[in-house]
Amino acid sequence: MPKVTEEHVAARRRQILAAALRCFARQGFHRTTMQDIFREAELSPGAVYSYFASKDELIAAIIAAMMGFVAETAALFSQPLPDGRLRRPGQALAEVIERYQRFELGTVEERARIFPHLVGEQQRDPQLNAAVRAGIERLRGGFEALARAAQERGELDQDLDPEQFGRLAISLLQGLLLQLGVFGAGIDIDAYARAATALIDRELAE
Amino acid sequence: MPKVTEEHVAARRRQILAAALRCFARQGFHRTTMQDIFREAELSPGAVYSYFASKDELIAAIIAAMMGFVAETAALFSQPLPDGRLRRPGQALAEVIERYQRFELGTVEERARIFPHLVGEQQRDPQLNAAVRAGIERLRGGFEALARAAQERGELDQDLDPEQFGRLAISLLQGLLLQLGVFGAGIDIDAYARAATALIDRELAE
Amino acid sequence: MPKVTEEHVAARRRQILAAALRCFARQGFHRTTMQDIFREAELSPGAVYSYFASKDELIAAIIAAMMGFVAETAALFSQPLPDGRLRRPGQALAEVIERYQRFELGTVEERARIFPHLVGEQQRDPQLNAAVRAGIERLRGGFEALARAAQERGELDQDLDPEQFGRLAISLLQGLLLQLGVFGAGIDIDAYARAATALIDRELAE
Amino acid sequence: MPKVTEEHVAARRRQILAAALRCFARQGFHRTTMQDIFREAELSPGAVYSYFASKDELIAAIIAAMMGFVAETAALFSQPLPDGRLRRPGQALAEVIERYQRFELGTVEERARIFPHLVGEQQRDPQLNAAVRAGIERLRGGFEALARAAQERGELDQDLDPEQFGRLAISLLQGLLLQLGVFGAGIDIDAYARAATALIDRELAE
DNA sequence: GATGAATGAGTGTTCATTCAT
DNA sequence: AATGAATGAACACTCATTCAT
Repeated sequence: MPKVTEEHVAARRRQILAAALRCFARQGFHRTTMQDIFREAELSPGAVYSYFASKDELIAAIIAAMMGFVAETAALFSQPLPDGRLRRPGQALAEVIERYQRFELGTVEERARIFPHLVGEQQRDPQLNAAVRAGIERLRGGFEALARAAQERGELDQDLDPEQFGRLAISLLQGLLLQLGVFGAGIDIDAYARAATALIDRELAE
Repeated sequence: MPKVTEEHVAARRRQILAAALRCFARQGFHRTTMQDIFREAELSPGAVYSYFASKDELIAAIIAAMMGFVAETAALFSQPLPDGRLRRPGQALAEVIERYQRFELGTVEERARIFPHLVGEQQRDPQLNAAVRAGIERLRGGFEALARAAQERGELDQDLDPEQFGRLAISLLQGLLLQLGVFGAGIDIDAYARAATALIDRELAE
Repeated sequence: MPKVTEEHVAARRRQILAAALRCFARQGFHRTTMQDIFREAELSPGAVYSYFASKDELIAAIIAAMMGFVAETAALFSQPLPDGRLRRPGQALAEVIERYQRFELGTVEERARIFPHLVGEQQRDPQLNAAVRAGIERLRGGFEALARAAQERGELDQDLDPEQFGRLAISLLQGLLLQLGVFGAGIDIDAYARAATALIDRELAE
Repeated sequence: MPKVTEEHVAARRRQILAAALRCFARQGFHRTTMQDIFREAELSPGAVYSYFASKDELIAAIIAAMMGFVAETAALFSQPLPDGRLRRPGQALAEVIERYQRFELGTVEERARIFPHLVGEQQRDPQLNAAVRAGIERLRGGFEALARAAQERGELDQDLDPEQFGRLAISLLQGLLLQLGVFGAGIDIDAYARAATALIDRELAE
């Protein structure tokens, strides 16, 4: 019967995490009280605390899930497409956005709204900051590698500095999240993704 | 003597705002206590409260200053360069970054570190959200106009959607701030600015 | 089968009480959580609660056992020794210490460590306080009676006030328990008992 | 004007400590809530917390005061009386009891009622335990020294083991406190002190 | 105007106890 | 009879704000 209990535990943790995510997306980490989360999860304090030891652990669990997304995504970049080629950088960017929309935790908008709070937190938490740096660097490194490969194939302007190019790609992702947080459904994610891909991958007419 | 008093009041307000900015940049809005600000400003609670009615007002004043920067910057875009032409979009982006570095309030890094907190705040304050939307839209509209003009002059790929193009330009700015918050001095702002300009303004070889 | 069940119940109660005693000795009544007791007894909450209605009842049961020891001990004093005489007070004191060491519940040190907590509890519980007063008075009365008898036999200084003498004897017992709680095995109980007996029963040289 | 503030601070601390002492004497450390103390001190939570950082610090301050009493008292023993002699042990005991009654903090009964709680605490706090051990050992050592001196002067039975004798003297003090906690005003402290002195110092008839 | 001691509502968290299974 | 997940009242503590001096 451990199976039942294990599943039950996992389900409860998901339930609580989802509730916390909604609260955090609405109010931010600090303005969200544990009471808010108890109410949203329809559980008592004791119940929530038997699955997560503290508010910080709840926050950490959500952040970990997001960092996991970044890591998985970055890993994808080094894998060649079916035709044996590496993605063009803009194509990779579009895929990230695509994957982001399909991510399991909460809704697209909730995840976007949590994003600035996450950035704010990592600024004062050296451990978190290290994790975020690592995640971003990995992703940036991925874009850099794709840019170099594209330059070698003559598909990307040789004048672009691949390192900074990676940063710009990251910015296009970060900016999308921030603007989703500001404008909500006012942002057409697909149009944004197409425009970003076009900007980055546009052919040098010759 | 009203002049002196007015100046005195303005100076005190600046002193307090600068102290608050340093605190907020270090700890975020919520983790910063009013005590932190009293200490940083070397003033008593009563003194600070006679210039700002509440912590929220202090936050609002800082955000207002930042939005003021955005508004002024956006206004610049519609003014033609000495040669009568409008800026190319990438050039405009570089100028924004340039102006950002010269902005009077706090240091470059402090302003960057406050940025995610500002975004987080506006997500739960409709009034603030409206102001931020307006500011971003203005800036985005500026980039859009510059893009259209550049397209008309044949300096920008006709296939790029000017509206989304504006969003991308905003993202490049937002991403710079976020990455400054994550990596601090690890970011070479000028290199970033050059790369961004190059990406946006690059000539289509023909 | 009621016999078996009764025995089973009694055994379970003993098991739980012993576990509780160990916890209380380690942490005191208030710092011991019911969880601690469940763990120590290797029983579920429900199981423990079906034998004891509350934490307070558990505490009461332990205190009752200890007061039972006091009552039994006091009863002993009125019984003459084989030679028909009553004990000398110091001898009685040594016997109490002797009996204390053989008491069935927990270890010598555990009982000593619980002692101050017991005293603390009775101070705020009138019912418990009455029971403790009665127990101490009985023991003190026992010493008083022995002292009077010894005085009559010329074995104890006539100048000693028998009532206060009883209190002093009690103190020598209480002090032993407290010092066991402070110094643990650092106290040589037998040496203490001998010294106490010597102090109380010492012959007036004549 | 620092004088006023300093005095004010000291007065407030005394006020709060006295209130805490009354609460702790009534309910023990753990059953006393900070609310109880706020009410007893007629101060708000914030006010109390600006003088003592935590409940533990409040407890520590009270314990420190009591340990200070023990240390001062022990120091007294080594000082000879006006006639150049050292006290007889029973006389020293009476003086300790005398001093105890005059101690500045709270009332005689309050201090007695706190005593078992203090003992209980030190059992689980190694640091506190070390301090208590040291305090008791110092006092016991004092009694031991006085006993040896008395033995040398022929005023105390040579058969008494001075080390254990010291323990017994400590017990007579501890027992007095415990019995005060149990019987309150039912204990005649002076009668107890006289009896204890008589028991310890009684002349060996010759 | 300026001070800083004081307020008290609100926070995260614990734990004795219950009850559906 | 036994389990252990769940409850929720209560706790220690914080901090934006006020106001007597």
